[in-house]
Amino acid sequence: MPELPEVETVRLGLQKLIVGKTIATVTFDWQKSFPNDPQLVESFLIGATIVAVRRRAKVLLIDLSSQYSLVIHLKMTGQLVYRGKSSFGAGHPNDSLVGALPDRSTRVTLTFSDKSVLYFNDQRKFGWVRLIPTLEVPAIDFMKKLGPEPLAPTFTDKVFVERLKRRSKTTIKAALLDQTVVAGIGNIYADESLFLSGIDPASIVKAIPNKKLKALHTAIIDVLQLSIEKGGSTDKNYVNAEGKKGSYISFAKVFRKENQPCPNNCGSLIQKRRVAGRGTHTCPKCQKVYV
DNA sequence: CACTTGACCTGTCCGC
DNA sequence: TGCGGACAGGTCAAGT
Repeated sequence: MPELPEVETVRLGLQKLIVGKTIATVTFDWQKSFPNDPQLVESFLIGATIVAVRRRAKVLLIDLSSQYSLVIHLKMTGQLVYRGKSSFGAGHPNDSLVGALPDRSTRVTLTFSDKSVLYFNDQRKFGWVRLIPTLEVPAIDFMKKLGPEPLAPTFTDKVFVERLKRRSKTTIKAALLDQTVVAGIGNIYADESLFLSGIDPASIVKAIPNKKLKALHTAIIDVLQLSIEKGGSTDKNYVNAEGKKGSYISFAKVFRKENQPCPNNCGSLIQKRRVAGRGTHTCPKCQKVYV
């Protein structure tokens, strides 16, 4: 999916576009994309006004005046695209990925009282939109287990190292992808931050020197912040709330750079291999393996 | 408990 | 051109 920077970019867009709007109708064509009790939908979604758009890890939270929230996970291919009543069709051909909506990937459609529309598109149907009382959201199982927000000031290198202890025997790549260690990192930013800190993804956590873990901590924050500034990464499907691509991918050092020269000009080529069951990109020369 | 693998889905790309 | 298999940014459940 969209990882933390992509979800944050969608959040920023939606905050500008939909806060204050009142929901008029909702339709869906795939039950698992919208697994909600119709009674609750009628009582607490229809007629409710959007009061805030928040994010926790890779999860979007749309708070409603009914004291309920729409909790949304985009997983691999989810998109939330807003269309005002005057916007239609594709935007600029260079930065837009979605054309006329709804299309065959549209799973959920929310219509506002001013006739503007929010589409939840999701090619692979892994994502979902759930209606939950706002106060109960932090108590949902997966929310409770989440690790710290990497961009919060409280996420110090000390906290990072402490959190990593729960996955000391696995690879650092698997540990970074584990949302209970740190929330919001996915495959792209795991590879990027490990390259920046010079650690091979197959390194075993407990064998990595403290100094390198501190470098990794810094790299994670830097890379996530830069990506948010660039509007996230568009590899295949990701678009922001206006249906436009992010540009971070063109700043990526190793992700999807197989067989291209290492950006450090060390002379070797970026390699692609499998670590922790995921496609993984590294420079064999600049990243050290600790085992 | 820690860790790994398969499943959930659709679409695209690559090799035969 | 057609077809099978691998793979894709994420997370669970089930297995060892």
